[in-house]
Amino acid sequence: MTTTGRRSEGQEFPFDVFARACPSRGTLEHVTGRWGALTLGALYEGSLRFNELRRRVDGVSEKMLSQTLHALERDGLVLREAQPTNPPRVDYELTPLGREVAERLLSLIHCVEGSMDAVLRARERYDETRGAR
Amino acid sequence: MTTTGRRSEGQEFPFDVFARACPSRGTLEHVTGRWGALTLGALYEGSLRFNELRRRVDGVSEKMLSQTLHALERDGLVLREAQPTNPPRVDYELTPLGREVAERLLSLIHCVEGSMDAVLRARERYDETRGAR
DNA sequence: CAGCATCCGAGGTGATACTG
DNA sequence: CAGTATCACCTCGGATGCTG
Repeated sequence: MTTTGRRSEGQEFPFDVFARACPSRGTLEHVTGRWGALTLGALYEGSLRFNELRRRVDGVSEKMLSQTLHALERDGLVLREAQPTNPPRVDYELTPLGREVAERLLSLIHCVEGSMDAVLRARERYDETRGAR
Repeated sequence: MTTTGRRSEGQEFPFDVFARACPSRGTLEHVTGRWGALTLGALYEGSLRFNELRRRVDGVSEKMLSQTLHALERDGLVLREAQPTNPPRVDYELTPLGREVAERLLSLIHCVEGSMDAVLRARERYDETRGAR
């Protein structure tokens, strides 16, 4: 009865990220990308200016932050508010949609952070047994 | 009172993904990477063999799937079970830790899939106003 | 079926310099 | 401050061919 057969039960979405051509893949990549995830996570706690964000997301370059913010803004996840003052002041904040996404993202991030002890141990075990090869 | 000041309230982790050198960044990238996310999502519904996985994660190449699985296995998120039959049969399944991560990942994926209508509309608006430039 | 080795091109990424 | 522009690198990732 399911036309796609992608999930065990009910709950069908018109978009399927498992399908190669689905536009949701692109958005998922913006959201989960190296800098996208951290940017959304940082903005969850409140709006930030460009350079504040840059400091918070340790290691990001101007270029990549700019690029990341553009993609997220275009997807409707981040709102850009420029005040025509001098010096210029631009605030970035999450849209309601962005908050929903960021919430789930942070849940994932915290889960990973909280699991790192186990992950590190798993790596040691893995490298021990197979690393010698 | 917070030593790091990274979160508004309580709940401190020894690992901070916002710090450039934190090992959790690497794992987060394995998990959220283009193929990592889809692989974990696919395995959430049950163990799969290599080529089943390959079909499920539409568009992934052998090389990338293999590479992705190795990274996830090393991080202790995926379990690889090879049966010494002929032809060989290898099953991949999530570890308990992998399930926790995948659960959150799927929540995020579903959130994105369910938001795509809004995202697509946001893009149109964005391109309309700024695209002409 | 389940992979690994190799090659090769596109594009992601960072450093630097410059603008309003 | 808040970016854009340019360049050079170098990794990601696909295609191909081969093994057990």
